[in-house]
Amino acid sequence: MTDRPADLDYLSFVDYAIGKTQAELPATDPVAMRLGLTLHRLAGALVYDWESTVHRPRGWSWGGFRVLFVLWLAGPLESRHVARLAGMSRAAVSALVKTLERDGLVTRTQVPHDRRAVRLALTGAGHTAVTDAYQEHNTREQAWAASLTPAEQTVLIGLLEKLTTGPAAAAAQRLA
Amino acid sequence: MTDRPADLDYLSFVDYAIGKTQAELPATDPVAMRLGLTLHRLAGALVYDWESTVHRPRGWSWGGFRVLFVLWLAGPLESRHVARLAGMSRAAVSALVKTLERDGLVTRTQVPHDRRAVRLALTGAGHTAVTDAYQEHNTREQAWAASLTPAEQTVLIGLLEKLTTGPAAAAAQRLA
DNA sequence: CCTTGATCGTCAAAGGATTGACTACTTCGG
DNA sequence: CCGAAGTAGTCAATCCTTTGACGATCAAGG
Repeated sequence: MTDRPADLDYLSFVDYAIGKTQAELPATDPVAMRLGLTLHRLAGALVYDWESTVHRPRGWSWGGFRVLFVLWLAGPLESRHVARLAGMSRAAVSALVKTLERDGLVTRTQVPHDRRAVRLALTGAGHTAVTDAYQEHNTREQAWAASLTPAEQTVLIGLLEKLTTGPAAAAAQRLA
Repeated sequence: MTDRPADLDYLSFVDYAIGKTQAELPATDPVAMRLGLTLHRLAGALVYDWESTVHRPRGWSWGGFRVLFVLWLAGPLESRHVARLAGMSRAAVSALVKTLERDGLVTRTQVPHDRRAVRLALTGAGHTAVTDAYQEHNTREQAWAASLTPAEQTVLIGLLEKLTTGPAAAAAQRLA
């Protein structure tokens, strides 16, 4: 409590917040609180970095890149599968693909046995563009990961996956 | 590569994606890739859970809660400090506070020695509401954290903070 | 004093994303 | 074969958030 609130930056705010919450709400779990705050903060920083250094300069939104990324790796797919794998709504895919198709990166074709469905696929230009973009994206990922030793990276991934596959994750009916 | 892409769920997609990327772009670091994908996915699930179970039912957006949360813990603050600590733009704070003030949760008063600045503070009702909301919010955080042992939780927090304070984070000029 | 530059909060414009409705189509049961 | 229920993609409405511009205000140097 030595800092005046106005002087806090985000990191010292976490410590300050946990201390104050403990005093006011003793029933809270300070470790879970720190976990939630830190995880959320870090993920926000990551996406901001990716988007501002890699994707915005190419004229893509973060969502647009995710559609291209899914199509790049999981091949031609129906729209609903892209939505599921990219973690967004079907409506969002529909809107994003409108732009990506206009820019010549994605094609929309009919599916043989279901006239409702639309098959989305990368064009040659789309494949080239997303390959190039992901290379730079992964360079940024490597820059972040370099703060940890290889052993630490492995441990971190294991713990994150444990959370992702745990009961709380299963209970949360999610989109993304 | 045994799965057909259409049958993938998000988790198996990560494995599939890493394998395919290795084949196509050998220069990528698969560990950094897995770290980025898993971290992003988990954070999205967390926020979605918080927002859908705790905050939306109270009529608050995720951003609105973050403003209340900062004011709750860091006391009365000028608008720009709220923006910095909550990780959003000054314009976003301005817009969110308009609603929060209308709902009687936040007050806006003048600052003595700077007629440009506005001091934001919780009302009694705001204090009660955010205290109640955070209690439930922390219950959700505890549910997630319960997938890990206490020792694992400590290790995870340490690794996340190491990433957050590392050079890559410092280089990324961020908002949130 | 006053001018130059920076800062504060707000507004307008733009883009993104969600939900819910709607049409078209498929599937399944009787 | 037919009708009911479910599913695919799209559209409209709404909300949130960012960027950039603006008027008002403060601070510092000459």
